[in-house]
Amino acid sequence: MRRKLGRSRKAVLRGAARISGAAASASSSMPDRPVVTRIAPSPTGAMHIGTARTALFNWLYAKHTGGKFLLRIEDTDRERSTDAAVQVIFDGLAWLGLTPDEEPVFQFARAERHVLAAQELLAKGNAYRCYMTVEETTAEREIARAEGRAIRSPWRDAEANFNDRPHVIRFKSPQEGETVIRDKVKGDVTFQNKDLDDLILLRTDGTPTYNLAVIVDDHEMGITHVIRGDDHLNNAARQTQIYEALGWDVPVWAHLPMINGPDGKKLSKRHGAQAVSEFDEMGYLPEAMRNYLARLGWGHGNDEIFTDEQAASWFELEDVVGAPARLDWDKLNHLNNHYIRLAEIERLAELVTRIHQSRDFPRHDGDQDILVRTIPLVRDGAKTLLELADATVFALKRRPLELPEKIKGMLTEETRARLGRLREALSGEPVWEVSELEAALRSFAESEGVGMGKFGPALRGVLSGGSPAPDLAGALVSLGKPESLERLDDALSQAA
RNA sequence: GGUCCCUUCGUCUAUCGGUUAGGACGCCAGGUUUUCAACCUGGAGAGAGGGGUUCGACUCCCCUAGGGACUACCA
Repeated sequence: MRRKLGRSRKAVLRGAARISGAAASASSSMPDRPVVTRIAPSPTGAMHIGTARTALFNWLYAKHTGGKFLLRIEDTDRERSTDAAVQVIFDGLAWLGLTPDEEPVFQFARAERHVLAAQELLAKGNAYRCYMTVEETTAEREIARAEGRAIRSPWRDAEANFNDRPHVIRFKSPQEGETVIRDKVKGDVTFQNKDLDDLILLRTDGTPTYNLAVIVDDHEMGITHVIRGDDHLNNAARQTQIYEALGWDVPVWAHLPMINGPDGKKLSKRHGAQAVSEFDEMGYLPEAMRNYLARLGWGHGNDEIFTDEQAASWFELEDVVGAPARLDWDKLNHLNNHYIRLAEIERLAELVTRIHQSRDFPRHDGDQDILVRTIPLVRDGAKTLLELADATVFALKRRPLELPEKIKGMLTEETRARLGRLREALSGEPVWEVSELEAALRSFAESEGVGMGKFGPALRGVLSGGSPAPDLAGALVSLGKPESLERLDDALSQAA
């Protein structure tokens, strides 16, 4: 049955939380105990940005409630799981600053536990051996689809046990009635039990499937709140039935909508980035990512920029938006620029140095000092660390600079003479700081009886060699007095 | 096909039945200016459509349309 949840959903959900009276707003069969959340990625490649946001929300909620945030690696797919991909997950979380509160759990290592649970279900009559071959299953699936119903196994009520014949173990799901999942984001979602098929718990080779493994692991890890992508919303119903068959408490559900590309389509490579490592490479700061991702699908009134502490103190699952969101590069850039302005200069200098190194930009002694002097003067315009790095290139260059034709063209006789007089004026400048130099440049222009436009562009070109540079006084400060005067001398001594 | 989810400015969102429907990013105009940004001021810009319920609906209910997920011996 289709049900539309308007924005009053929040009111409804909050009301429920109030009634239950639990501080952590638990309102399910979970007994009151400290909140434990988790992120459970499968190590099969890059770490998707959607996974990062799911991790963020889990982390925020754990912080909000004073609970724990755990990590479980879902590596039961032996074909696709790799150690490298596990490392990618560790690195991604570390970069984002979302540190799990305990050592990671590896799902594959727990296969025995999963099998035990399946056997328990079998013993209780809540599961059965199904001897359908893959071909038979495929055929049944086609028929079921054509008839618009869930697939059924003829072995469901056969109670057969031919131990020597290959078979899977399927869950014997209830056929009557309905299963409702009380979701913190989506509201109550009702499924008719007849629409739910008997999912496979143990494969023919005896290994557990995902749907069994998550339940057992979440239960044994003490997970109280399952906060994950809404691509699992349908699974939640069948998982709920298994929890109940096992006699375990059903966790609080919160199914998060997806993050799409700017065009509303599934995020893919052509949108610019998918993996968290790519955002790192493109020069985004982790704190900017956290703020941006938090704001994507969650809101707290009109607050746009906030600290992790604020986000954690405000974060309620009820405030998560139910609709999918689109990635907006402009807004991300804006936030990144904001956090670049807030960052420690030394940290930015290090990050910029790393970028220069990765681009094989020649390195020299004293670069660190130059960066520390330059970054404060150019950071305001930088949307990414890559742009910040670009903005420091002019200061890091070594003399004599090679001047582009365009700049050489500016050096007319008149301008050269004027720059010569400027050089003398500057050399007598006792205080080499922005405000003093601005005043000096202004009074020089006045003494020349011209506007800054008459020599500003040429001066900039001579100082920067054609690379982007900050305002003139800033450029002079970045370079320092000796270097500034020498670059001027270089240019003026070149043949006209 | 079946089940389920989603739908407020271009985008992210606020609005717990009564608001001139608010903010942010972006956009446009103006200002500042030695470049590019940044910055300042102002502006345009939204309840998918149709029915109900109600004194009153963006908000509750139903239908339609359009997006999406799931429908694996993947996770």
